[in-house]
Amino acid sequence: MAKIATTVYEQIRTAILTGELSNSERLVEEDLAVSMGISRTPVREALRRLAAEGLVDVSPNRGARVAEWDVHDLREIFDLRSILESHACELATPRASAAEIEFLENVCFEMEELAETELTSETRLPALAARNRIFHGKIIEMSNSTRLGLLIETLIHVPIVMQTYKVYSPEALQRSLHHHREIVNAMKAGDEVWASSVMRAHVLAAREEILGQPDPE
Amino acid sequence: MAKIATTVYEQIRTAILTGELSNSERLVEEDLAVSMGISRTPVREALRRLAAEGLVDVSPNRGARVAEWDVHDLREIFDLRSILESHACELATPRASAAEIEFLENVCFEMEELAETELTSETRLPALAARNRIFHGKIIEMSNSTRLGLLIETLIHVPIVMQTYKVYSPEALQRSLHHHREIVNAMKAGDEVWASSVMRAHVLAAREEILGQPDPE
DNA sequence: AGGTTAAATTTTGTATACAAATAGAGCAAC
DNA sequence: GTTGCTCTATTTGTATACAAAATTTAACCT
Repeated sequence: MAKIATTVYEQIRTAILTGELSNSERLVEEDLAVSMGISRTPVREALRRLAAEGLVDVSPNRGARVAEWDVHDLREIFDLRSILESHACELATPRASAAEIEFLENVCFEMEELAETELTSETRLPALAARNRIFHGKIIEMSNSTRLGLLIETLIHVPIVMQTYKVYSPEALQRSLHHHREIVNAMKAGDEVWASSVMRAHVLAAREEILGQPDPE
Repeated sequence: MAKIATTVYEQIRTAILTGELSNSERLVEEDLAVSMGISRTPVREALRRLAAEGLVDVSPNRGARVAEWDVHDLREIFDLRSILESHACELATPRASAAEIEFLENVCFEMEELAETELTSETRLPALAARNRIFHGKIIEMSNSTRLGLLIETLIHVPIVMQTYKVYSPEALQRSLHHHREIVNAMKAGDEVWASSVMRAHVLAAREEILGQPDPE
């Protein structure tokens, strides 16, 4: 496979996201530099950028480590996503064009088709996850708020690290797809309260499905 | 005045926030470096960090500029703040201790006292602004969500740049203080829906006061 | 043996040097 | 006058060298 040109930032990032660099592992600039055949300078820059995104923790004069998250962090993140994506629905609904609604309906249809294929398919889960990202990303884009998009983006990384894309139960998958349909229907009807409420419930349902019920502190 | 040790990041940051570096001005690494008597390396690092925070725009191989915002950006930012701070109220209310409520009540009282002092006082406005930051910051802290705090923090910079702390009309100031009281009362009563609703209205009212009504696109 | 101090090593922070890319000036052709 | 080109100057991107800080190791004393 021809080596595609990627930035050092992307390389370290995917190394973290794939778990190649394990949790709270120390990231020594020199080591990373020699392993990638470059100098410390761009490595250092990439680490600081990853720190700004929250994927890496750096302490002055003491270097960088892969950031660490627990279930509590993930609950927090899904909570914020539910708030922000719900708001995206609210903003997107009055702006939605017929073409955009149709696009979302198509994504819904594709996901429903995929859900009906046999469970053993290796490619089914990533295909569903990809459509899911497209669905949510499209609504954020339709909200026409660049900053809202940026905020949500920074929240997305961490769940990916945690291998969140585990198998939904068939019932949960059906429920999730139904939420999608309902969101589109609400937007089509111009009912932003409906759309945003379902989106809120949708993200929180995903949280419960993935993380289970909260511990009573 | 003894020169306090500040990081290069802080120096550039305050230079932007005070308007010393004007809007969309080009930030040449070498120039900044010599003007601060240091080398390009830490300047570069500070610029990238500021870029991650949204105070600076960088394009590859083309350098950095002070970021630029228009009224639309500011509307977006206040909109997101209203959503996130309202959510902070929701989270904070069931967790609020008696001591924390009392602290907020004290801040309210101080602001009310300040509002009654004569209008000509030069120190009144910054004192009010400081108390306001404490009030909002305390509630965010009480929400016990570090990520929520971080998201809000990144949204705060820009309004500061725009010299947002202009004079409120006396009526708007009274209304604002009344909102604060009502938020604390709602939290005291354990009514998170009330508290978060008033917070939402409070931030959006500040937006209208500062930016005026939206242009009909 | 336990704990404290002092070298030695490792690692980060900063400076400088050079390579690559971009922007701009000047000139030529139309 | 305008468009397009080339060459130059400026500026960014990366490598390397050195200084400062932190961590580890070793020695030492009680």
